[in-house]
Amino acid sequence: MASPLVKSKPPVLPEDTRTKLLDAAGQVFAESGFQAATVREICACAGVNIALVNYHFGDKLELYTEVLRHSVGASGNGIIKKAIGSKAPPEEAFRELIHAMLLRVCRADRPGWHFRLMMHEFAQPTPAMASVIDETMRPVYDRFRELIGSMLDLTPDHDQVRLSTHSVIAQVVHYAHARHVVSRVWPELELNPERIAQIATHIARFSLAGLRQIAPTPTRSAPAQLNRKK
Amino acid sequence: MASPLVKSKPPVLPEDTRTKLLDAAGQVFAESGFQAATVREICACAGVNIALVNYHFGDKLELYTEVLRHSVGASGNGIIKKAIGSKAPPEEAFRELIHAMLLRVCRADRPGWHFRLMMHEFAQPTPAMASVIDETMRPVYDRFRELIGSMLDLTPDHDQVRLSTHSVIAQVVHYAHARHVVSRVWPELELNPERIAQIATHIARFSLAGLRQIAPTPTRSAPAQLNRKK
Amino acid sequence: MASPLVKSKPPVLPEDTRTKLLDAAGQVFAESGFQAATVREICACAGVNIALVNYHFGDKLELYTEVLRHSVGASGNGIIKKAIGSKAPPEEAFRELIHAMLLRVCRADRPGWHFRLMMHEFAQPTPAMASVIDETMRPVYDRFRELIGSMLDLTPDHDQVRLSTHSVIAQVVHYAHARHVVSRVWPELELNPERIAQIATHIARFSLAGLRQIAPTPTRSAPAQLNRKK
Amino acid sequence: MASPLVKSKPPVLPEDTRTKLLDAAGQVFAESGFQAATVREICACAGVNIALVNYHFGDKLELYTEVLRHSVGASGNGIIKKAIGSKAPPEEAFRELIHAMLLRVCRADRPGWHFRLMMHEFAQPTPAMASVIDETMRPVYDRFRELIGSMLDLTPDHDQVRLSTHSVIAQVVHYAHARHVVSRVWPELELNPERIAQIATHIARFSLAGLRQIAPTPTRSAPAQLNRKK
DNA sequence: AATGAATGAGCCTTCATTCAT
DNA sequence: GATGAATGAAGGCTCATTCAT
Repeated sequence: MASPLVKSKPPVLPEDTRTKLLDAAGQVFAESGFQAATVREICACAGVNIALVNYHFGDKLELYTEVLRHSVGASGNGIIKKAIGSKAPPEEAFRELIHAMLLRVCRADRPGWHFRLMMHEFAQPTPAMASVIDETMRPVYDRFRELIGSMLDLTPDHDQVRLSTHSVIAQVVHYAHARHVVSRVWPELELNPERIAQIATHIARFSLAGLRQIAPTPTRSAPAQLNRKK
Repeated sequence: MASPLVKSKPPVLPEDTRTKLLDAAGQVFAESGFQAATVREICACAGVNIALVNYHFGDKLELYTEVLRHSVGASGNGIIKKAIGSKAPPEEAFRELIHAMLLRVCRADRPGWHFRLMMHEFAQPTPAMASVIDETMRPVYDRFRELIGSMLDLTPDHDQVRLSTHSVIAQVVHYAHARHVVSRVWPELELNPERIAQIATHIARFSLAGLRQIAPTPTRSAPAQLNRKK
Repeated sequence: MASPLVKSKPPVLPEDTRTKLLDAAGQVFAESGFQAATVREICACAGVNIALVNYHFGDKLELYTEVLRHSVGASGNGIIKKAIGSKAPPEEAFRELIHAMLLRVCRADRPGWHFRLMMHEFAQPTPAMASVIDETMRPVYDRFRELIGSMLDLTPDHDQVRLSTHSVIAQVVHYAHARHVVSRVWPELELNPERIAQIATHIARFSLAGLRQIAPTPTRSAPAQLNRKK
Repeated sequence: MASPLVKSKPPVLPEDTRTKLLDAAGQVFAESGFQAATVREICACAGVNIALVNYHFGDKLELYTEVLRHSVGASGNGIIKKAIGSKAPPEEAFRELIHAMLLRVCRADRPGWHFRLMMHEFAQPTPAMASVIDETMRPVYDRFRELIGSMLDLTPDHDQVRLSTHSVIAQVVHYAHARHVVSRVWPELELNPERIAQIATHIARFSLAGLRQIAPTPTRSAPAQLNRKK
């Protein structure tokens, strides 16, 4: 190894411009959306020259796309991937996935950006929307359909499965999407980890009951008669 | 002919400039949100001179506020007011309200503007958000809490009531808010009146089952007496 | 006639912004070409706000196109149109046309812009070039071919006619195109009207001799034998 | 092997950076002119880092000047130098020089750069114009004056000599300068070597006839003794 | 009540150039 | 010599707004 005395730069603080830009852009885009955000604000926020977004990313849209791509793979996503891959029994996996998504959706820090960005995509899609959905939303959507399908003993393409999937995802996403409304009609609500866990539990319980209602017979034990899978 | 001296105003000019502007603005704001909409586009769409938004409304934000205020009272809202005031038994009123909201949320025509505008407020609140929520969202929210509270035999302020209310509203609003995602992951879905009725039925059924699950007394075995309060 | 006392605004000085912009743009574009000219400079030169080129013309290229279109019809062009339509015998019409073109090409004032603009088009064509050529250059070109064809007793499409036409036009255009070179290698040359007349006479005489050389026999008197028209 | 101590430079590195830059710059400048060309494009085209133009040449203008200086002496110029120095009789030398210039002016390849660059200088002079003219144009100009003076039996400073010189040079340069116009009004024209030779012949014949006409003695009847001076 | 013209600030982008290594 | 990153100025354009009529 090289001499540890000489030229020992701080090893964990490279914090290069590209990263600073991605960070600032993530924050600003998550706050204001693609259109309303200005590269000036982003650069000011990152403390770098305005011409650097052109140098590092080409233009505003590519910076945005990169922010999206980057935030998909952010560390916080591990929890979702893990929940998607869970081998637990359906109901348990179902609870896990809801909790993971809700955590992801409610955190305002780095890993929470992605869903906040998506909220803006919902209201005003950009050219990047399609890939965002495909890379971020669809895996969750498909896993939910799988789980719900198995619980209802229906194929993932069945109308009831899709509607139920929407019902579940809607409840989770709501806390990110409608957070301004929620915090106005229920100002006391504070989204700390305990609360989030509690809400996740509520959603899971509420939805599992809804699913059982939709399943013609009390599921699992007697998957017998009508409307069954294939 | 009317008296030529009194400068009798045209009694009911069916489309004066102010109205044309409000109409056009409603459409454009509902499409693009406050920020992304331009007064030029609105005026072009209304076929009036660009200086008139300033003359009639002061500035863009006041035009927007006026659009919101105006659209709250729009005729199409009758269906929601009626559903809110329904005297039917709770479960039936609950179904009615869900259907009314969903209809309102999914139609892109004139009376649907208001909710579309709110979708944009969610992603990017304007100074007008507070009053929008208070005038539009809270009545629905409070009525749902009332209904759910009565079904769960809990006060409207109880955590479980609030969480359940969010669960219900989230499912409805989802079809407006996430419509781009929905139409990507489920392209075949077409929101015609029949479909909307079917979705409303699903949400009501799904949610009522969830509510029964949440009710303090284990209702699984006896889903009968659901109306205990305190 | 209206009262000469009241409201007598200066009749010949409307000088509206559009015109001021066209004037300034003509000057700046003629000086620097399309690319190198900046709309900021044009607006500063016209003494108007920079946003007005967008308001009146849409964008820089349309302003440029308008300048070209405008300068084609400028008053100074009458002399060329007159020369093109001259009914004099070919040699005389030939002299007239050369003189008219040379005058047009050498004046730096308003009507001279057009050819100066074309010089820039030559070095660096813009999307407007095609129409510029068709509207400005081709009529002159075709008339020269006609005249030369009749003097050589050949069709206007004959190679010799085309080459000779180029030879003539080249000599005229040269004084505009290569003016910087000319004024460096011959600083004493001053392009006042007398000089221009003298140069025109030279070009005509020089070229008519060239044409006679190309015509197999001394033209006009004995248009007899070989290589004749049709 | 060479001595490992002396840091022997590579004797003739066929393509060092400086040369690569000069080459690329020549091409790009010839295409777009000084202003419109960007150093980025030049460096990309040369495959070198963008900072190297500053390192090697100081700035864009000095690179340009160097390109001009360099291209004057380019190998392809031999043909012109040879034509200038020709010891043939005036008419023959005249023909040679016209052909040499036309060749140089019409070819788009490496040795043709210099004249293409000059075309841009004509439309938009840079600070380098003066020296460009002096080094490139004036030798040709002076030689033409010499030849024409000797044919007209007048001093090179005589007005008629200068005007005639312009007439000749104009015809040659025209095919480079107005090439876009030419190719629009005469699309079939293709400037291959045979065509170029044919055009050169035309110009020479056309111009020699013009010169005879200009000569003080009425030469129409006796085109014989053309060599009177003073 | 309405208009066409005008304004100034701000947008994203790109340029030639220079810095630190 | 050579590099990648950084810089500040300027480019064309668009915005909400206001002026004079």
